[in-house]
Amino acid sequence: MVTVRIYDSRQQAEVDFVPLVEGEVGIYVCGPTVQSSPHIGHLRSALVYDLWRRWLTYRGFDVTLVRNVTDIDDKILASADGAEPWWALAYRFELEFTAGYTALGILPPTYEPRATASISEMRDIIERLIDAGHAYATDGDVYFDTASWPAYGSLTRQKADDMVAAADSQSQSKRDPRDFALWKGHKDTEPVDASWPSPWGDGRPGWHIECSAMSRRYLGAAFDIHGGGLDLRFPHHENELAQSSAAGDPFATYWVHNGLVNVNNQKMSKSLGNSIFAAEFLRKAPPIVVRYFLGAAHYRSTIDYHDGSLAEADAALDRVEVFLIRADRRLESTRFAGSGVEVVPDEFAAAMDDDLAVPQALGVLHETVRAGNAALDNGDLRAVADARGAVLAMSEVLGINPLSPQWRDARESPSQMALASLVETLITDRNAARAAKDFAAADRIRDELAAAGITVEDGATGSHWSID
RNA sequence: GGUGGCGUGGCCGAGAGGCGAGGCAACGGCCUGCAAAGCCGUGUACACGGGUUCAAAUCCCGUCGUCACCUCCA
Repeated sequence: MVTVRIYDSRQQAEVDFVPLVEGEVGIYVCGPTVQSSPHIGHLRSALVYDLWRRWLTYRGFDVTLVRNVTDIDDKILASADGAEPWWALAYRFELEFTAGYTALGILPPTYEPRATASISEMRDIIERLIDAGHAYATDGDVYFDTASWPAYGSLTRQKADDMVAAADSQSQSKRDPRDFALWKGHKDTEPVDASWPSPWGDGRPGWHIECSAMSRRYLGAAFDIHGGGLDLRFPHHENELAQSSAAGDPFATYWVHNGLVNVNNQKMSKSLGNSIFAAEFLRKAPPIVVRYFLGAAHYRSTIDYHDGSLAEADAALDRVEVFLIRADRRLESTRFAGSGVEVVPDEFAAAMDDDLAVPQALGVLHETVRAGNAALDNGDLRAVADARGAVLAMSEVLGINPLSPQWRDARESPSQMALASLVETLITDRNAARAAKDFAAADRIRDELAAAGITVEDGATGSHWSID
């Protein structure tokens, strides 16, 4: 059995991944609060766990991936107006997130629970915390008593005394500024349907308790990996860890935090107005290019987006695609057609096993493409077939196989068929001119096609064309 | 004030004591009617100053710069 290494944020070290149950992995990832449209940072986060999931699955683990939807929250209530209820607003944005994930080929999680569907599980944990003396109810709210939990701050290695006190003063009933809300009593200004009954009065859950409850419900009191964006480490994950531990749950074995996406070296934020939204980004480049760009850097590093990032990703990916097309064309109707074992090279696997070292894995992918191209030039068809199989296997695991049906555009639409017919007629004419050494005529046809955005290439297997 | 990152060639981006990962761009060559694609080749890169070592981008000390988190955040 291979050993997968994983960087655990809590230990601040890369360690051997040892699942709680042999052959199985439970991953809980904090999904978005559906209060506004998804930006590229949200896409990256989901993509990171999609890659973990694909790799662990490739390694033979039975992976259960849970990514929640926070569909009740202060901001959602604040954004909703009379015309659109809070729950309609939340669902509207949830659909946008789903559309973004789907476009990038991010596989649906095993479960995608909404917070509002697990209220009773949240109440259960709160009750256990109160019984254990780690939470207290006051004026309809319930708070976690951070002073009662000495380990508070251990995830991010912060000492209580060094923490800057919370600026918000709206919760005067808290015993300590560091205490956080587990349950928020209903306010008259809030819609009645954003309120659930509880032993402490009607109200709604605090943000942190939602994840403790949903992870427990879908993965159990103990599970393997807890993931989320780096910005969630504190307070969100610190609070989750404190409340679940204090309630007696072992909780996550490993904590994984993905890096953020910056734009021109700055964090995306509403106040700066520099957020790049998913829908806008997906209009700039094909989804597979976006996926390559967001997935190419190591998952823990910050990605900086700047002009040219997508063009670079596009060019790199194009190399892979061109090789696969050339290989298929060359192997067609030879005994190597469709052959070549689709297994990833050992070097690729070693990189992926090492805390998902995608950049190194991509190095192997590109090396294989180069070797495959060289084999094409030399006419070594067996080597071509092997490289083809390896490239397909690697790109499939990473979700960036350019020939995968999921990326297929409207290539077979009637207008595309008509275009193909016209272009092929012109190419036939051009080749006739070339055969007659009438290069002026041949070049004129090529120039006309180029002006229309069509590139013609003459190769050993004939002339081929593509749209830029 | 506390906590944690980062600083690598024109650009992106790995590596973590000893052959210059990989991609993009550039230049030369091969191939081509000419191209394109592809292949081959071309780089004296590791913020700065010390130190350890036979050997440091990598370890240690210091300095500078930069980013994030410290109760809205993927």
